[in-house]
Amino acid sequence: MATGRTHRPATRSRGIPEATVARLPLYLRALTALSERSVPTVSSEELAAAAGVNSAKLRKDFSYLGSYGTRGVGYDVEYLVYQISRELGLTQDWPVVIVGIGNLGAALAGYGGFASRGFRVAALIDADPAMTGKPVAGIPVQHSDDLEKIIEEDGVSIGVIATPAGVAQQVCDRLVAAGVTSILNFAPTVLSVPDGVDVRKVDLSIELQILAFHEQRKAGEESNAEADAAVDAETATAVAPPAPRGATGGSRKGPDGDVPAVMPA
Amino acid sequence: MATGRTHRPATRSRGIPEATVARLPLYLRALTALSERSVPTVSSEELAAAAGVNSAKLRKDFSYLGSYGTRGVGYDVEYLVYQISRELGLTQDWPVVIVGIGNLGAALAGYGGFASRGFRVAALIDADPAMTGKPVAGIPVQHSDDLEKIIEEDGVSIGVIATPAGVAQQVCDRLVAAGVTSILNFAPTVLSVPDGVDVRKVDLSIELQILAFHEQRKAGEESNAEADAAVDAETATAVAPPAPRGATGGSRKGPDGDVPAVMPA
DNA sequence: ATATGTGAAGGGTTTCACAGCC
DNA sequence: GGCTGTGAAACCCTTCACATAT
Repeated sequence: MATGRTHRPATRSRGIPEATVARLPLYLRALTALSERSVPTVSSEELAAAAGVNSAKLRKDFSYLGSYGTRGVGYDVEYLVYQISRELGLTQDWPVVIVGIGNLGAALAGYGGFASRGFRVAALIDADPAMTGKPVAGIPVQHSDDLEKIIEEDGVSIGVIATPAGVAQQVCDRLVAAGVTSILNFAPTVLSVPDGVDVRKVDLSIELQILAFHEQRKAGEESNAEADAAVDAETATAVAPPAPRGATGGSRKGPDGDVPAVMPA
Repeated sequence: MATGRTHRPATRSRGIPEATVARLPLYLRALTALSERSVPTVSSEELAAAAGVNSAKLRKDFSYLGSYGTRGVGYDVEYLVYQISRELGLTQDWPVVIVGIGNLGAALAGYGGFASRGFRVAALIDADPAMTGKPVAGIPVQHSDDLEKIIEEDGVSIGVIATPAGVAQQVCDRLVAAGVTSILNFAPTVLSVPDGVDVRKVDLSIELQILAFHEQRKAGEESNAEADAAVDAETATAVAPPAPRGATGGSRKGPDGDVPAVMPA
């Protein structure tokens, strides 16, 4: 609710489908593991198993990058590692700033996966003056007053927001104004950014809620096949079902079963 | 690499498309904010803007749940909050265990979004005896020896893995054996689980790599339209391009441009 | 003999555009 | 007049199955 405009223009970049891009890091990780074990070549079948996808999908994914395999043999591990790294832009290393050094920010700062593959934590930034100068994961925290200066001096184009939701948008605005064009957002807010800025969102509670949805379905099916509102009749805590505005009574409400019997005042 | 079998059977549950399920939490969050501001009704247009999606998509999503809107008026906020909560299974509250109480685990334990909406942190579990008994976010850490007991006693069906990658699979196996059927995995590993167990994965470095991909494309386009390998010619650090196995020379390698000039020994 | 690379088929998701209802 | 609910079109992604190359 600040800069306006929408987010994530579904870039489609050059030819490579977004779904494929999202899997390249998976392949890269599996390949790196093979590389460390000095495995020279790998088939689509083996690599797919290691990455947790099916082999046809993997081959199609690789076909967007070019013909990097050898028929009858498979893929050369080192060569593929290099090609995928290059495609993902990991042959250069990206300076990243992390804003908001609470537990989550500290976890991110210390996360090995950052430093190891193409990313370098250029700065940790926090608004709390008590944090300033304190080293976290070996890097001294800087005060958010200096945010713009840090970003410009280090040429940072990727920012990670790990602040409370309340300040995420304004942090985002400052990052963008200072030149950041990619943002990884851990705050549970929808960020609005200008066109040309990418936002990816990691939301812990959303993931859990999706799990809860499936979990509920499992629970419903194992006892009796159709028992939708049964669960909240049993544990009659939490949310009470409010009536719809003009509840005139006639219209279909809900796919099966109507509004539960318990009603608010 | 323990239990075998694949993961995530793409459940499709009952009628509601997976893509819709994944957005319900977004809508719920936006609706909750409106509810707190005592906004009585909202149009698909407004709500879509708040959730960061387009309005046609939102209406189609809601149509899978039933006809909960009023034509010419919009949606009743309270009523929708209830319906979506129920659909997601958040009218009951789910006990969750978090395994691995490092910085990330601690961040998760203290994350407000857990407690507030349908989830309750039933236990924090860590393998380090030095952690046992220490309160994190007000909850005493328990030792992983008691993992099975904790899960069975509290009837926990959702587990969060925030351990190092090396032990994630064995933690997963123990969780599943003890009765957990949904897992949120923060460790950078592909978990294998039996059918019927859902795994969702949150991977920080993957998200960053996807951003890097798009970032690289932006950088390439702003100066000259076609300059793919230009970036790593400039910063000639990191990965050197290995030659493909049987480099016989004739075949097409890569969509445009060939292997960069710099070669290893 | 074996495993890649890819048209074609199939399924899912998004968007359009408008009928239907308030 | 305004906004929802939804068939139909368009698009994207996955899977199949086999021609193709080593």
